[in-house]
Amino acid sequence: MNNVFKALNDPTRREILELLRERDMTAGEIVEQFKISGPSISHHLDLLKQAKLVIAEKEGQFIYYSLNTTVVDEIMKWLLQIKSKKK
Amino acid sequence: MNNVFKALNDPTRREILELLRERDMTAGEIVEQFKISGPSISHHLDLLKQAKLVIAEKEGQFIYYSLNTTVVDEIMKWLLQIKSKKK
DNA sequence: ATAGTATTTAGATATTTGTCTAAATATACA
DNA sequence: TGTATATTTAGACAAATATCTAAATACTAT
Repeated sequence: MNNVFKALNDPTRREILELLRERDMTAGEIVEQFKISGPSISHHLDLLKQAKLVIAEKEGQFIYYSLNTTVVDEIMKWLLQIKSKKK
Repeated sequence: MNNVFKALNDPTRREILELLRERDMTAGEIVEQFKISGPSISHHLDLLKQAKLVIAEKEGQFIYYSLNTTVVDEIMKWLLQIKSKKK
């Protein structure tokens, strides 16, 4: 869960997730949406992958990234728990 | 929202929120629950306060901290949006 | 006033993080 | 085979973060 919070704690990474909500994209397509370098985006994608918020699938010379929202449930559960204050 | 994600991105701060779910506590009571120093906890409380996840109220020489979960809704909304994948 | 308790602020330091350029790897195709 | 394209890995660096000790502030009570 630590990894998920870490992954979410960056505006670029959150924006990547918002992009992938629309459709799966290759690393290159994602890079095009930002002003920062390819390697930096690659690093962000790696952190998202570690958190299991995205899945990477190789297709020929491209790597397609897609959302994996199952981990989001875990976070939502934690947040709900916090919201259910005792007193 | 950035501040909220930042505040949530630390195990100690998340644990503080979990404690405050049980009951309001003074800074000193919170410090007792951890092995790290008072000033460090004070710093964590400050970040939680900046994110508006907690509210501080002075009562005499004590400062009582309590949960404020309204901000959590914002995060949940964002997460739900991510979960509602288009395709 | 003075002393004691509660908490924060200041300043220092080690670690983590986000970014970059250059180089490496992998695939496609002529 | 050789070259172009897609992406990652490596290494460097500046900025941000978590922690500490020491000092400052604020309140209580003798």
